[in-house]
Order: sequence, then structure tokens, then C-alpha cells
Amino acid sequence: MLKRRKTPVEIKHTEPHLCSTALRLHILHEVSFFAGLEHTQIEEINRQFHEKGFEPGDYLYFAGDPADSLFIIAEGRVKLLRHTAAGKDVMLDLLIPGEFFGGLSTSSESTYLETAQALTSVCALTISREGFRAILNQYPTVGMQVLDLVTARLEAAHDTIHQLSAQTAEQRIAATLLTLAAKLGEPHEVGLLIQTPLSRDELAELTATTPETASRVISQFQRDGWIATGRQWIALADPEALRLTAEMEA
Amino acid sequence: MLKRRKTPVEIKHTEPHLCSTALRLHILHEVSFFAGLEHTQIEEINRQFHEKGFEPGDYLYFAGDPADSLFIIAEGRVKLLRHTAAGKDVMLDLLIPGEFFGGLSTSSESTYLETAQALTSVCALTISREGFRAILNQYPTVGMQVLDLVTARLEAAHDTIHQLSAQTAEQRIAATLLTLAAKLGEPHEVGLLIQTPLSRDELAELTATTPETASRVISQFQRDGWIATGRQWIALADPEALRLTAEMEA
DNA sequence: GCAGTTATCTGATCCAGATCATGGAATGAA
DNA sequence: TTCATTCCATGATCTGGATCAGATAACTGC
Repeated sequence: MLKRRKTPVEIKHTEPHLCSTALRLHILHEVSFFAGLEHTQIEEINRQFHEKGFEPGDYLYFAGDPADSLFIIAEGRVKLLRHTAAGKDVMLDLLIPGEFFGGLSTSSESTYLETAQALTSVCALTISREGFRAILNQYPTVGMQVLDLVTARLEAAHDTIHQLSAQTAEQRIAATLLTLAAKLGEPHEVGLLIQTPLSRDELAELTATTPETASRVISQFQRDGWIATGRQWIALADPEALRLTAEMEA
Repeated sequence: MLKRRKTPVEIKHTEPHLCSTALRLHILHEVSFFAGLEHTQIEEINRQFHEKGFEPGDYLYFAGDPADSLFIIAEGRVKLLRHTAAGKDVMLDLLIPGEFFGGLSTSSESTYLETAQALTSVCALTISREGFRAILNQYPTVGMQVLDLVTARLEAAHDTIHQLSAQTAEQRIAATLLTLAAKLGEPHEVGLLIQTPLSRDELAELTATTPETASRVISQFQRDGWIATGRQWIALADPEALRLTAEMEA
């Protein structure tokens, strides 16, 4: 049995159940697709948002619920998932502050196709579908930037499909760790820490494998000295080695 | 050995190497995201497009090429794919007249992330990225509709990820046949014919399996009387049975 | 029609990874 | 501190589907 590390890194747990007005404005300024708008315009937009707080494990909405709202994360981590027949979930995305999700499509479906669950304490800003549509109409540059973001997500989804179709579990896990580290990595003494609680189960949901396989692969990576890990956390000690594994067999 | 059917259905093979002006305008009117524009506006837009013809098997572009152009299919079938290490391709989408692809993103990447290959004779309309961006700026409603289309593709990609993560090869093939039939099915005496040349190899690329497995599953479906099939074609005789298979194990 | 080529079918074997099962280690509550 | 809970590691076994290897049917060009 591998000796597990006693949480050598401190997982940041912010717990703002409700966002302060300052935070709201700050977030809306940070949101990449509002870039270029005036402060007064942001304040105007801010008035159309409502805020909601969630505890870890809470569901923001379920697949099948009426899709009235679009969400923007102000604080925390949210996972987007689909349920499977056998109760195993498939994680489609892991979202961080500044990212949007939910009822985006201006026309089309009237229900959410995915479920959104809080991984940490979360403060989310919500706006009605119509309200968001109005903003897009009013500020065409915002629409263009949203289009770019959705296009980027489509490419990411295509990457995932490619991986699932053509790579081994070990390669997918290596690639996923790199992606996560790029998105929410923070330098730490033990390596680039993936700054979110992430269990073997969740890593399995994210890579279309089982918790057992995820555990075995993670153990091997640790024996190789490529990562440091413990209960619900992983830090990359040697990203380059992971990259070589992920891109192996050219 | 199964008795194979001697091409009982006639695969339509249109061969317009170049599109007529009438076809070009017709297509641009058909394209869903130009809906709502005046005829004179469409004519104006039409002048910004160039046309290119391709033969079956031709590549419209390769992953890694500079992504200057956006394509709209006027005639024919195009597959979007990624190459894998081992030479096996992964098909990400199968596009029909009226659909766009290529350099969509207004900013971001400067090279195509996917390869586009003609499955039939193809006439494609192309426009520069900047030209398309200008249209989006000029007509915000077009931008909104493009956004909806990309969002719908993202949902479709998430569906695929879900399937790859949680379903058997047989289920994925059944689901894929239904999707293809919904998109390009034509009523025929033997069933709903999937109106595109589709080999076992391509079905395998589309469902992340091998040609051998695709062949076995297709043979079984035919023995069950759910489909009629032959060299490069498949028709659905009993879509409901396929649906039950695809959604099995609830 | 005939020959060569390509697509398809199918049997036999093999393996990555799922499943099943169990024990140990960190965490949180009392 | 101690117990209960949750998360993680790892061995043993099993299996869906990949891989390997031919054989046969349909299509193409002459």
C-alpha cells in the first residue's frame, strides 16, 4: 500500500454564501465577454442579475428542468454532468469564476440538457434567458465574444471525443490532469496544485473510466514521481513527463 | 455468410463541380442563419463568397493548415475528422448542404483543428474569416443564430461524449444510425435510407469502434430485420427497435 | 463477361480495463 | 481520543471488443 500524504497542501475553501456588491461588479468586469464595456454599462447589466448561493454538493439545476436562466460563477467550482443509466455520472466540464453555463441558447431547448452541481461553496449570478438575449442584441461585440467562447468549448469537446476514441485510460488521465492544471493550477512546493477538491471518483467521471482504474493510474504516476497526491487533491510535479505519456505512440 | 443485397437502392450522386449562380443564391437563402435578411442583402453577401469544387475523397483542408476561410456546403457531403496516432481517423461530424465549418472563431486559433474531407462531389462556398466577421457585425441577428447553431453542436458533442463514456458499441451504433437517419434519411421501399455513402470503416470512425465490430453489429441488426444494408449503404427498417436498443438498460 | 480491386463478413485469439472484493488511512463529529 | 464515515489502494477475476487472419461478395474497368 502506498503511504498517503496527510494533506500537505491547503485546499482553499472560500465560503461566501452570498456575493458582495463589490464582488459582483468585479466578476462582471472580469468576465471575458463583457470586456470592452464601460463601467456604467456593466453597472446597468449588473442590475439584471440575481445571485444565488450553494453549498458543496448542492445542485444548481437538474437535466430536464425548465431552462430559464443563464448562470455566471462569481465564486467556487461547478461541475456540469450527465447522468447515466447505471447511476454513474459523466462530467462534461468543470467551471470556474467568470464562466457561464445553463440556458444559453436563445431559441431551441426549453429544458437543461445537463445537470450542474457545486463542488465547493458557490456564489452564482443568474439572468433570465430573455435578459441575456437582450444584452446580446444591445452589445454585438459581447455576442461575438460569447460565440468565440462557445466555439472554444466545442473544440474542447471534440478533443475529448478524440481522446475517448483513440487513447488509453492512462493517456486520458494524463491529458486531463494537464488540462485541469492549465485551468486551475496554482504553484506549490509539491508541484502545480490543481486547485479544486477532486476525488478519484470525479477523475473517473471526467475520463470515462472507473474509480479503481483512476486510482491505479494515479498511484503509478506518483510512484514515477510525476505527481504528488492525497485525499481529494493532486499536484503535478513533472508536467512534461505527463505530456509525453499523453501524446505517446505517435 | 450473410447474403448481401445487390445495391437495391440508388444512391444519389450529384456531381456539380461548380455551383451555378442560382444554386449559390438558393443555398444562401436556405442557410438558416441568414434567415430574415432581405434578398438584396443576400445578394450583397453572395458577392463576398467564392466557390470551390471537390471530388469524393478530396480534402478541403487539413488540421494544421492556416485557418483563413469559413466554408458553407452548397452541394454534397463533407466529413470533419481528426487523425489519430495509429492512422485511424475519428469522425466528428458529417455535414450537409447549408451547414458551415472551418475558420469560424473570430479570434483564437490561426490553424484548423480538424480535417475536412469530401465524401461525395462537393460544391462549397468560402468566405474569409474577416469577411464573415464583418457580416456578423453588420447583422447581429445572424450572429445570434450562428451562436444557437454552435451551441446545438456543443450539445451534440456532449451527447457523443456521454455515449462514449457509458454505452456499448452496439448502443452507440444504434444511436448513430438514428442520428444519421434523422439528418439525412430518405424514405425508400426498404426503409429510411441514410442518404450518403457510408462504409463500415466510416461507421466505425463515427462510433469509436473497429470496422470488424461495426460489421458484426450491422450484420446482427440485419438478421434481426431492423435494417437493410449493402455495400456503403444502410436503411432503417425498424427505427423503434433501434431506439430501444440505444436506450436500453435504464 | 472476366479479372482485379475493394468492401464486407466471420472465426479465433488476446488484452485493457471493468468488476468484485477487501483492507488501510485520512477526516470529522462527539 | 475514539468512533464512524468516507476515500483510497490493490489483488483476483472476468469480459467486451480489439486484433489477427482468411474467405466471399459486390463493384470497376477493360
